[in-house]
Amino acid sequence: MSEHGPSIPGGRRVKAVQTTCRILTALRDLDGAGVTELSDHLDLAKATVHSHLATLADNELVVKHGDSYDVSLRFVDFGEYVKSRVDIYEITKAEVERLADETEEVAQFMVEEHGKGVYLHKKRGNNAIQTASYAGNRKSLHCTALGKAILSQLSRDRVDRIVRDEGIQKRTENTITTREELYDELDRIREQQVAFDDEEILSGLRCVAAPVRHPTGDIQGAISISGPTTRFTGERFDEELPEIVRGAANVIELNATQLSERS
Amino acid sequence: MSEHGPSIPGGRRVKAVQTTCRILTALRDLDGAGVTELSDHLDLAKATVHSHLATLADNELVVKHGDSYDVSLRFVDFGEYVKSRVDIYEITKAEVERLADETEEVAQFMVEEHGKGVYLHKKRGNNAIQTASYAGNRKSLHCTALGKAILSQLSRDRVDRIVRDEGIQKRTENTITTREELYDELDRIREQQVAFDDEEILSGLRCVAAPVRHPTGDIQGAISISGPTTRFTGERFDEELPEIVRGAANVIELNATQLSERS
DNA sequence: TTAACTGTTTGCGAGGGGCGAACGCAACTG
DNA sequence: CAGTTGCGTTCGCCCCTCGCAAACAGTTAA
Repeated sequence: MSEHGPSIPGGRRVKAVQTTCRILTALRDLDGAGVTELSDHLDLAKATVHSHLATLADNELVVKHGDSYDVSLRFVDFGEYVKSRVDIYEITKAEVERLADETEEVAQFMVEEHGKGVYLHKKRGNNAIQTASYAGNRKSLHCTALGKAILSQLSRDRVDRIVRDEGIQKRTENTITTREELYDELDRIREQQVAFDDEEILSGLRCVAAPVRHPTGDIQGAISISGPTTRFTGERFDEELPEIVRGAANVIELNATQLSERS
Repeated sequence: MSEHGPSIPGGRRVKAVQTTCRILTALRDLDGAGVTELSDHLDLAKATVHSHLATLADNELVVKHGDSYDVSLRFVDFGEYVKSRVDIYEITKAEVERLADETEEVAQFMVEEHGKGVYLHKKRGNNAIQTASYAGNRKSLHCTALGKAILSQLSRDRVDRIVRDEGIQKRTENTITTREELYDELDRIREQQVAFDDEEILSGLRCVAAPVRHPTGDIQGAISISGPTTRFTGERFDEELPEIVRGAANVIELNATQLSERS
């Protein structure tokens, strides 16, 4: 688990829980590990690691295969629950799939959490390229079209805090790396309701995204289409695709309005 | 090698971790909750709950929305990782999708963990019924075709321990509820390499499953097709579908063999 | 205003978390 | 085949810290 600024300002923490979280991430990083390996890796006593693993195994968050411990499939269970808790989950899923089928490119939906962008859906169309992203994957907000679309709908204070906590790391030659550039870009996105990613996270990859707002005006997430620079050019890149993602965003917003009126 | 016990017999546990796990499950059961609500629900001091939540939020396993706390999308991230760690993940996914498309019914793939069956894939064909299961969902092994297919490939000791730990709960009129019945059924499955579920978990639902073994002989999981009793009758239920699932299981086993030879 | 809710912070005592060391067991190894 | 080395697991113990109760700080309701 990352060690950025605390989401809850002051207060007390539970050290043992912190330790358990470290063990879980290590277990993931090492792709499964034994007690000694973990104890070395995390600089903890073997006995400590062992008692934590035993507790986690009791709670079925960890599985023991012989002498090796692994993160368990219970996380899949929790993951599916968390996804389903997002009220616009089904609608966004349907729209992402529709977009992928229609454009034959990669369509995705992202939400914000803890100052990062989290992919919720991904669907590859028939002609789509391979990308590394997957559901649950986290990316900095400043270097993707989806992330910038989300940032464009947040308050200036909120954006400032995120930039301060997460930084603006350079990914390619085109990545936005200064606050001024970012703020200008966000202003433009807010006006046009479309964000672009012109090889800002990966060379050869372009992307078009539109913010999805809640009936209240709050940002819900963003929907996008990604593809190779070779196919994302001219009028298609400047007008067609923006129109398509804006349309999809609109569909989701309308459905969300109906959802909130029903309750 | 694949001799994993549900829990580690003796040893020490970390109470604070136990508490955190209780909080996480409560957060899920309550679909998000505040400090006081959790403290009442779990019979813990408010301060205790608060410090745990703060720690979990630092580690991004929990999100704070106003005064309410929720399980975070980080679980999706972990869930996807865990799924991808299953080496036959892609092959089984492809086969499940193929089966669903071909039969137009519900196709699923299940693995065993902690003495329970865990769904890994689910695909609904064009004509498929709605079922409550989802990826990560856990079910008792004795009352599903998938579960029985898996049990049929485990040692008698292992089955005994699972039955002892998990019980044989009655779900419908047809559920197997005695050890003798279960053992006889498992013998039959082992011989025919096909398991049936004739309304044993849900009235009106039938299911056909085949075990998927590892090159070494160990059980990897099971693949199935489910549908309504109305469509699962006669020769289709007795011969066609068994042939289809056995074929799919075979495809996976062959691919797994190639995988293990490559490394 | 008061009251009744929240979530958050604090003081403090008892209990347990974490360390080091020992133990039991396999797998090598000379 | 004793000896070594690695592993996971257990044990004893001291000090830390978890968790409780109570006070505190806002917010909403009456």
